[in-house]
Formats: sequence, structure tokens, C-alpha cells
Amino acid sequence: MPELPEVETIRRQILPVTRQLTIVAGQVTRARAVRAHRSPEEFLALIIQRRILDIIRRGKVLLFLLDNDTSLLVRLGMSGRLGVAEACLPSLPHTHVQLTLSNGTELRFIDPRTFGQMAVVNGHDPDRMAELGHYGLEPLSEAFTSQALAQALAGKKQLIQAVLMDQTKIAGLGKIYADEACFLASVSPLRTAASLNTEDIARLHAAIRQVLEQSISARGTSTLDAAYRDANGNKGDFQAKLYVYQRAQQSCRVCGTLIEQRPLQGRRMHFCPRCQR
DNA sequence: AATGGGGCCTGAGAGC
DNA sequence: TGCTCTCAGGCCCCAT
Repeated sequence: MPELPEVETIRRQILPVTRQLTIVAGQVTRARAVRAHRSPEEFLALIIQRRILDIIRRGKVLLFLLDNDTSLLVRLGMSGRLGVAEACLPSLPHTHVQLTLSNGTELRFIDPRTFGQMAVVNGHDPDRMAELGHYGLEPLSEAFTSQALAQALAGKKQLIQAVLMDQTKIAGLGKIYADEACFLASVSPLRTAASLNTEDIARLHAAIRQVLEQSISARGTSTLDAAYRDANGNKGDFQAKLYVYQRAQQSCRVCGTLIEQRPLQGRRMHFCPRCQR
């Protein structure tokens, strides 16, 4: 599942091969991929002849900044992929959007489960966009301090993992990194956000930064299902370094205790009952 | 206001 | 072998 590290990996790979290029043509072969718009034609009309100035990321969302103060917003959802390929190369199954760039290559959006989408939005500043303005702390920014995290968690009666995955509190964490951050911080996911003390939060803050940065270095995590691939079609390497996510009934890499899983909002959380308190 | 749950989707893997 | 069922989960919407 593309979470912050996977999206950031794709951003870094796509940026150098699209920057300053103009979208000269486009094709939408599945209207759902651009469902925020009335029609694929409307979507395409908004981006054709627009030049890509830069690509930024907010949480799990990519924004291609266009030269008329609009942005092409890309959510990868669960199974979305982006790639840039020579136009002569065949497209992969589930390629829903293909945008021809001024150097003859194509930016391709592939998404089997169709939870992802592309949309054109106004402006370049995510904090001032209707679509992203409600997003919470950006974990790799300077604004993400231990104090800011404490404020985001204060008084919340939900389990800590649920709050960590709430994009309006912290933007970019999903199941994988919420599980892993709690492990690294030695915090049990059975606790409520409000129950964490200042030291717990300080460890959690450091853990979130650490796991995200290490995963970006490994070009993200490719899990068994919905297999994430980077923009070059390669798997990430971070799955080999996971401590708890999808490791139920396997031995904790630190203490050997069996990793447990429990339901959380229709999903599952994974944790070491001994290392995490 | 905050919280919980359902629905959208498809492919992989399990089970028969 | 081939079918059916279950599970995975980001995000949006609705009900409480």
C-alpha cells in the first residue's frame, strides 16, 4: 500500500523525468480514475498544454504543479502506480490514464483496485486547497515536533494506531508505518492516544521519523497483496526490515515472543506483546 | 464534534 | 484443475 515513503519514492523518481515538460495529449480509459470531474474530457482539457513545474508531496498525495497555478493531484489509493515510459512501449493492464509529454514519453497511471484517482485542483499550496487543507502534520517537516504530536494526540480516546492513521492529525501514515512506529517506540497499540505520557510521545515522534526515513532509503515496502512497485516497476526493500506488520505468529526480532494481531476498525494491528507496553 | 462502520474495487491465496 | 470465498485497506460518506 503506498504510504508516505512509497509516494515519496515515486515523487523522487518521476520528478527528474517530467520537470519542465508539457502535457501535450492524454487518454483516460477508465472514467472512475478521474471521478472528481464531470467527464474525462473535462479533466483532460484542464491539463493539456500545461507545463509541469515541480512535483510535491503532502501526506500520501502527489501534486504536479502546473504552469497556470493549478495542480494535478494524484492519490494512489491502495494499488495505484505511476510510471514514465516511452510511448511505443505497451501499457500494463489497468492503465487508466496516459498523458503524453512533450519529449514523447508517457506518464502512466495504473490502478487495479481503482481506489486511486487523478484530479485537477486550484493553486499550488496544499494547505490552501479544499482537498488537502484539512490534512494534519507533515511528519518529515520541521513543524512535526514532539510537542506538535502531543497536541495532535491530546485527549483522543481512540486507540493510538487509529489516531496515527487519521490523515487530519498526521498525514502520510497507514497500516504499515503505524504498526512499525508503535513497535519502535515500545508503545502498545492497545493504548488510547490520551494515555501516552510525554516520554511515550517523544519516543513515538522519533520512531515515526525514523521508520519513514529508513523506508524511503529502501524505496518503500512491497507487501504480499496489492504489490507496490516504484516508478521504475521495482519492488521496495523495506519489507525485509519490518518488525511487526504482517508478521503475526512470527517471532519478534528483538525478544522472540510471537507477534500478535488484533482487529482495529475492520483492519488488523500487529504488535509484540512483550516489547510494547 | 467525534467516532464507528459500510462501501467501493480487484487479485491473490486458501479451501473444497 | 477449477471454482468460490475471504481478505487486503485508503478514503469517502453516513449514522450515531
